[in-house]
Amino acid sequence: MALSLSYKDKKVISIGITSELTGLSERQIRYYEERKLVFPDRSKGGTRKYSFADVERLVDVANKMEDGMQTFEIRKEEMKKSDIRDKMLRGQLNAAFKIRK
Amino acid sequence: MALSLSYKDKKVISIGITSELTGLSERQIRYYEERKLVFPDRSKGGTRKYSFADVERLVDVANKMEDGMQTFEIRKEEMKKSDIRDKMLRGQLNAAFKIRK
DNA sequence: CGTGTAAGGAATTCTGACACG
DNA sequence: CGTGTAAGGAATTCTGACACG
Repeated sequence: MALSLSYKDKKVISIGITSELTGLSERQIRYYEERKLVFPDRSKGGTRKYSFADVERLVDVANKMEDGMQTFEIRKEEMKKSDIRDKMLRGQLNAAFKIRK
Repeated sequence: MALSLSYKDKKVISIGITSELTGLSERQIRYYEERKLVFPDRSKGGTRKYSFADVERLVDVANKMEDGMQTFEIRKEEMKKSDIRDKMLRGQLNAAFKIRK
C-alpha cells in the first residue's frame, strides 16, 4: 500500500456484514462485483473484504437499480465521473506546472 | 442502536482482520476481552465484531503490555479515565442546569 | 438481466483445555 | 499471568450451476 488510508477506505468488512449494512443480499453484492461496480479486496483464503466507501457505493448502486437503471449504465456513469476527475487533476497539475515555470 | 455511529465506532471487523490490523494474535485479542479490556459485538452466530476504535484500543493495550503493565492495571487506568469523563460530564450538566435556572 | 437457491467444499471462528512458567 | 497450540464443531464464505423471466 502506498498511502495509509483512512477508516473509510480500509477494506476490512466481510460480505455478511456488508450485506447487513447495505440491505443487499450477498448474491446481489457478488453480482455487482461481477458487473464491475465494486472492487473488494480478498483475504489469502479468498474471502471478500469491503470498505465503508464500498458500502456507500453499494447503497448508491442499489438506489440506481431501484430507479430502473441497469448495471452497465451505472458503470458507464461511474467511468464518466472518474474520467472527469482525471481531467481536472491533470488540469490542476498543468496549471501548477506553468506557475512554477 | 440509539445513535448513528461514525465509521470509527461501528463494530464490523472480524477477529482475523483485527489481528492483522493490530499485529496481535487472536489468542491475545480474546484474552484481552476476557480481562475486560475490549468489548466486541457478536454476530448471531457468535463471531466477534470489532470497530476501528477497538483496533486502536488494542494497539494501546499492546503498547502498555510491552511496557510491562499487567491487564488489571490497564483496566484500572481505563476505569479511572471513564470515571473522570463521567464526573466532567456531570459537572457540565450541572453547570448548564444552574445557568438555566 | 438480475437474483434466488441448493450443493459441496474450503476458510474462518468458537470454546474449553493442557502446557509453560 | 499471558500466550501458544491441538481438537472438534459450528458459522461464514466461495464458486459454478440451474431456474425464472
